[in-house]
Amino acid sequence: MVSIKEVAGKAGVAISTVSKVLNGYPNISEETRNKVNAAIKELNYIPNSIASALSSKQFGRVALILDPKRQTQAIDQIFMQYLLGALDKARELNLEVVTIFTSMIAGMTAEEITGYFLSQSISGVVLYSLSKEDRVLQHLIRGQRFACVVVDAPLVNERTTAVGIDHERAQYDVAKKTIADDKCRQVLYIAGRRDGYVTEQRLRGMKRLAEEQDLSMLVRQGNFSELAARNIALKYAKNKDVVVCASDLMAIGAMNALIEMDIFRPVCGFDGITLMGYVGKQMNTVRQDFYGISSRAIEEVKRLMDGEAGRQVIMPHSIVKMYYKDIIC
Amino acid sequence: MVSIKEVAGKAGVAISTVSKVLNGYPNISEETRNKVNAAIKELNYIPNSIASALSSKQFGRVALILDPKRQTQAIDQIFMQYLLGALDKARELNLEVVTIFTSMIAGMTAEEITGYFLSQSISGVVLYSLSKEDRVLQHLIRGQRFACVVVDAPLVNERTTAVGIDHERAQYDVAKKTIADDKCRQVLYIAGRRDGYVTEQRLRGMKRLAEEQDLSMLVRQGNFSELAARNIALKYAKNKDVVVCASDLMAIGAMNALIEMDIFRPVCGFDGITLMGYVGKQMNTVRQDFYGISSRAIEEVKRLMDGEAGRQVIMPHSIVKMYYKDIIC
DNA sequence: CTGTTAGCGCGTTCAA
DNA sequence: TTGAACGCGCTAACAG
Repeated sequence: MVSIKEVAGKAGVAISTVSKVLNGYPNISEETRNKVNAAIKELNYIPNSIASALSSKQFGRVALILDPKRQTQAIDQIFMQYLLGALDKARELNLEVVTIFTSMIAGMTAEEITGYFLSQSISGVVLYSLSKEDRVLQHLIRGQRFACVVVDAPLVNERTTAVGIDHERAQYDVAKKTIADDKCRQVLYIAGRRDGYVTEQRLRGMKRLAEEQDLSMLVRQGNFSELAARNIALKYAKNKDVVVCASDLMAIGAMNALIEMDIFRPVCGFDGITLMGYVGKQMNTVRQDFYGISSRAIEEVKRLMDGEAGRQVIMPHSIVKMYYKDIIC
Repeated sequence: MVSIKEVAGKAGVAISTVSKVLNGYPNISEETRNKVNAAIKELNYIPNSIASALSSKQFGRVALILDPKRQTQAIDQIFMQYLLGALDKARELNLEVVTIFTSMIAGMTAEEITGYFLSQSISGVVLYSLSKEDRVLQHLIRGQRFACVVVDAPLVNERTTAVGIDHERAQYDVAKKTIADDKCRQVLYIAGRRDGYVTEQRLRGMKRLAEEQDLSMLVRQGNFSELAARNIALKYAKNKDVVVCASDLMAIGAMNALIEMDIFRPVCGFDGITLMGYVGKQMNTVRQDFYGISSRAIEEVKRLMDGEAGRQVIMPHSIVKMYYKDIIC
C-alpha cells in the first residue's frame, strides 16, 4: 500500500507538504504542487481515509438509519432508492456512509448510541421514516451532538435539517385533482399509521381540502397495509364516491376491494412507486423522487457538518396518473 | 469521547494492558482483567474502531458489492434481505461493512479498485450476483489480494469462497415435482440471462431432468424479465404442456400470458420471493433464504480473513407451493 | 512557502 | 504478568 511518505519521498518534499496539497491548502507554490501531484499520479496514491479520520477528528462519517421492520415490497423499493441516492452523493462529496438498520441499535439508550457513533467517528446521521413514538432517536436529535437530517419528519433545530416533500400540499393536490375529475362529494380517506409524521401531514392536507370544498369525509386508519385498506374499502366504500389513500399500497388494496364488490370509485394513492399489483385501472398518485431526496439529505448533512444551521428543505413532487399494472421488465 | 487512556487511568494499569484485555490476550491475571473490565463498564467505553483499524492493519472491513442495475422489485427485495443478513452478522462478528454499488466502481480497473479498497482498510469482499462477463471483478478475485466470498457464482480459490444453494439441483427438483404433478412431456424452459452463472447452472439441472425423463424441451432466454417471459409464453406455450421458469418474475409473466391465451399449463418459478403480482393460481417455486445466505457469506469472509482457505458452501433450499397472490400486509 | 514536531487512539514488540 | 515505547498514515500547529 502506497503511503503519503512514499509520495513525499518521490516528490522530494516533506510529508506535511503532500498533506497540504492533498487538502487544498493555499500556501503552496505551483512548482511544488505539480511535483507532488505528479508523484501522486505516478504512484497511484490514494489517501488512507482511516488514518485521515483518526488524525483530523473531523472526518465525517454519516450513519444512515433505516427501519426495515415494516416489510413490504414497496418499502424495499423505496429503501433501495434511498440507499442509492445517499451512497452516490456521499461518494461525490467524499463522505463515508455507514448503513445501520434500527434492529442494530434497538434497545440502546440515546447515550449508548451516542457513544457508539463517536467510537465509529460518525458525526452525521440521516434518519428515514422516523416514528413519532421513537423517544430514543428523538432524544438523540434534541441532543444536537450530531449533524442530523430527518427525511419526512418536521424536526428542525440548530443541528437538524428536515428534508422531504410537502406532504400536506401533495395530499391536497392529488385528492383535489381526483375529486375534480369526477365531481365527488363523499370521501373515504384511508390514512397511514398513527405513529408516522407523514400520516398527520397528509391527513391535514385532506382535511383542508374537505373544508374548502365542503366535502363530507370519513377517515379510517389503514396503517399503510394493503389488507387493512382492502377491509376498510369493503366496509365503507359503497356509500362514498371517492377513495383517497395515503399510500399506493393501500390504494391497491382498496381497488381490489372495489373490483371484488364490482363497483367503480375513483381512487388515488401516494408515493409513485412501481407496483406489481395488477389492477388494470388507472389512478392518480403523488410521485416522489426518493433517490433525489436521499441525495439531498446527504448534501444537507454535509452542510450541517460544515457548521451551518439546520433548516427545512422542501423537495418537489408531482401528481401523475399511473396505470396498474404496467409490465415491468 | 472516552478513550483507552481513561480506562487505563481508572483501572490503574497501562494502556497496553487494557488493549490486551480488549483483544483477549492470554497472559493477563484474573485480577487485572476484572479491574479493567470494571473500568470499561463504568466509563461506558467503546473502542474506537478507526484507531484500531489503523493500528492493527488487519482489522477487517468488508465491502459488500451490489449491482442494482437490474431494477425490478424482486431484486430490491432480495437485496434488502442480503443487506440485512450481512449487516446483522457483521455486527455480531464485529466486522465493519461498507456497502458499495457497482456504479461506484464502474470504469475502474482491478488495480484501481484494489488501491481504493486498501486505502479504505478493506480486506474482505462479498460479491452478489456477479456477472460472467465482469472481467474486472473476476480479475480482482483471481488476484487473491482480498478475502472474497461470491454469492451464486462457482468461483473458489485459496482466498475465495463460494456461497449459495445448489441451483442445478434446485432447478431439477422443482421442475421434477411440477412435471410429476401433471405428467408432462413437453417442456418450455424460460432461462435467465446469458451472463449469469446461475442461469447456466439452472439450465444444466433442467437438461439433466429432461434427459433422465426423456422429455422434449424448448429453451428460450427470458433474461429474468417478466415481459420477455410473457412474450415467450405467448409464442411457444401452446404446444407445450408445462412452463418452467428460471425466476418467479418470469413465471408471473408466463402465467399472465397463459391467462390471456385462456389455456392452462402448470408453471414453476425460482426464488420464493413475496411477489405482488396477482395471478390467482398456485405454482411451485424454489425458496431460498437470502438473509441466511448473506449472513453465511459474512461468516465465510471472516473465516478467510482469519487465514483459512476458500471453499464451496452449499446452502439449503426448499420447494414450496406458492399462491399468487397472497395479500401482503 | 516549506519542513519539523507532536499527536489522533490503538496494537504490538520487548524489557523488566 | 505488566508496562514503556514505537509506529500505523495522516493532520495541524509551529518554526524557520
